[in-house]
Amino acid sequence: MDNYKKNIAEEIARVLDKNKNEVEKTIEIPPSKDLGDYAFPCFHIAKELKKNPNEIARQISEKIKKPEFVRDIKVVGPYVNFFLDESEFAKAVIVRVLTEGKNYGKSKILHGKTIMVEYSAPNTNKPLHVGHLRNDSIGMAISNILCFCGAKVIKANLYSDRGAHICKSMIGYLKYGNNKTPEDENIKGDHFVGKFYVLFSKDLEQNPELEKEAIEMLKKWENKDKEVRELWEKMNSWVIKGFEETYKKFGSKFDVVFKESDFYDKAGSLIEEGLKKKIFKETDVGIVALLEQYGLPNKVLLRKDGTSIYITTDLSLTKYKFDKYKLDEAIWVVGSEQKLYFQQLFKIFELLNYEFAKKCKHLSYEMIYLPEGRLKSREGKVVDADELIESAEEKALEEIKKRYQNITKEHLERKRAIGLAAIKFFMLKVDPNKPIFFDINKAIEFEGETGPYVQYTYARAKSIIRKSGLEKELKNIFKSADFSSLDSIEEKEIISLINEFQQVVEESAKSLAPDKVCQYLLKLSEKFNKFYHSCKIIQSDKVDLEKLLLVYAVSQTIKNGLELLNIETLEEM
RNA sequence: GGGCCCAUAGCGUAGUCAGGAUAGCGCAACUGGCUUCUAACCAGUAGGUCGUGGGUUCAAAUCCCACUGGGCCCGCCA
Repeated sequence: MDNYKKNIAEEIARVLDKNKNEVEKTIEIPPSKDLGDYAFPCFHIAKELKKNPNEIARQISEKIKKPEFVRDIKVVGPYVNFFLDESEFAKAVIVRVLTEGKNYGKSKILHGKTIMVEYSAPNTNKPLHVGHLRNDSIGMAISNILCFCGAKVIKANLYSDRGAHICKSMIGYLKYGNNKTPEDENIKGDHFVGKFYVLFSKDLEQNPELEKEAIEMLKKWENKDKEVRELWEKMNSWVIKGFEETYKKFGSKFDVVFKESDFYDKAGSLIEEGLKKKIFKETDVGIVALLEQYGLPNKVLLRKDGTSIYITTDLSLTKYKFDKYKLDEAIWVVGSEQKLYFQQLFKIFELLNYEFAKKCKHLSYEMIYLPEGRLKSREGKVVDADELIESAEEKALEEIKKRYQNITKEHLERKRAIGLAAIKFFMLKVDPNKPIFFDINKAIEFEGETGPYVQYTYARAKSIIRKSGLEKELKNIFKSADFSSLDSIEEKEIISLINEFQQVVEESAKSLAPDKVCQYLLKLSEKFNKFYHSCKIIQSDKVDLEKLLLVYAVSQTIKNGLELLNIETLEEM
């Protein structure tokens, strides 16, 4: 897209008799628009020629032939700054948004690739908590972003629905449940089951022997004991129903849902293969992958008694994923505390000589901490997902009530969209490598660098377009527009930013970093709001058509960006 | 003992991979702006040894080394 830069580089390269690609790499975008649209720093050349960089900049500016689209070239100290012909540039950018609409910003860098993104991955013994919301926000956003870049994305979930932890909630239920159902107590199934997990854990503190009881039950489960299986089916279905409700509310979507119970016992051939190749070894603790010579700790794959652990499932499931879906890449969105685990998993596949080992990626993100420390489901020390969503919506409703007297059905729909936007944007705007110290007031803030702020910016833009009465005629207006009137610094900056959108999306896809899209949207919103205040688009009954087109381009870009983050836009707020 | 991640104003955060022009921004504080296209906004004031110490460079928040502080992980939890 950025042909301007290329052409400028070519011209500089000609003057200096240099390689144009090298020149292109050194061209920068100045910190401020009034310095120009592109800048060529002369430090490198100065060093080579052992001359003063300011002098070189001056010489370049004298010798250079001004490309057609460049309005002006100015020397500022050691920089040669280029000013684009803004009217041509504005026209090119706006026409692109106008014709591409909801596809504006789409890229083809991942065209033809099939990528699976596994995220959320809850345990079916307790409700979802705030950590899952960070996970889901990242998982959904990165899926959308990869898809926008041309990939075929398969969103996958994995229910960890068997194992010692599941048995613990079952034992808790047997002891304290009195055969009741979630309906009896009128609470969501996941919350209902979670209570028994906490009760069991409390008992466990008093009596560590209970750990063995859980393993005993796990053995029965693996031996398909009828009673244990029936209870398990029943409790799992309660929990999963609860999950599905929360996912629906939050907007987490999955194309395929895997269950650990379908895969835990299917790693047999892989394990035999490893034993044969002497990569695995039977020891007194179970079957162990020997990884020490590769700088990783050894990893137990199967307990001595033959029962499975978490990695047993991932061994068979990963192979299954690549076989069945012919993936070009598999991404796991999982907390950073499991980094080593994934290194081990991927290493095992590499040692087993599976070509797909190279195509596995762990998208790691840091944890969410409470002021008093880590989230601990066992102790009930969590921020519950449903409760957080509820609080966010409540706060949104309060804000709406401040602005409207009569609350309509539409307002109730709006509070949902605003509340969710706050949570999702909060989860996505920071670098995934940074831990979040949870403070509910920060998580559901609507002012400043927040989701609702971006939504509000969009609503403002749409309001102008609505009131102009020209929404349907934008494409005709365009033909007679004179873009040289968009000549303020604010306007030029906005146009530049809109032009950068696709590049931001691509970078975000390449580095699996949705926070880049958030930062971009904040910047665009900030510039737009400044512009909004500094000038009027509709004055009495006269509409500034060029500005209106710019407003449209902003609104469409924000909409496309928010959609990537799985955040709804509102026409009115 | 080993490995990974983080450190930027009272708090939070961008910029670090690809070193350059006054280190952007938000919250909180203070001042000002709604009979106007929506004030969930905007303008302004104040607040910074970019964890510490070295090194590389014409130039370091950014690259390299050492250290300090915090978090996470290190064979039968997930």
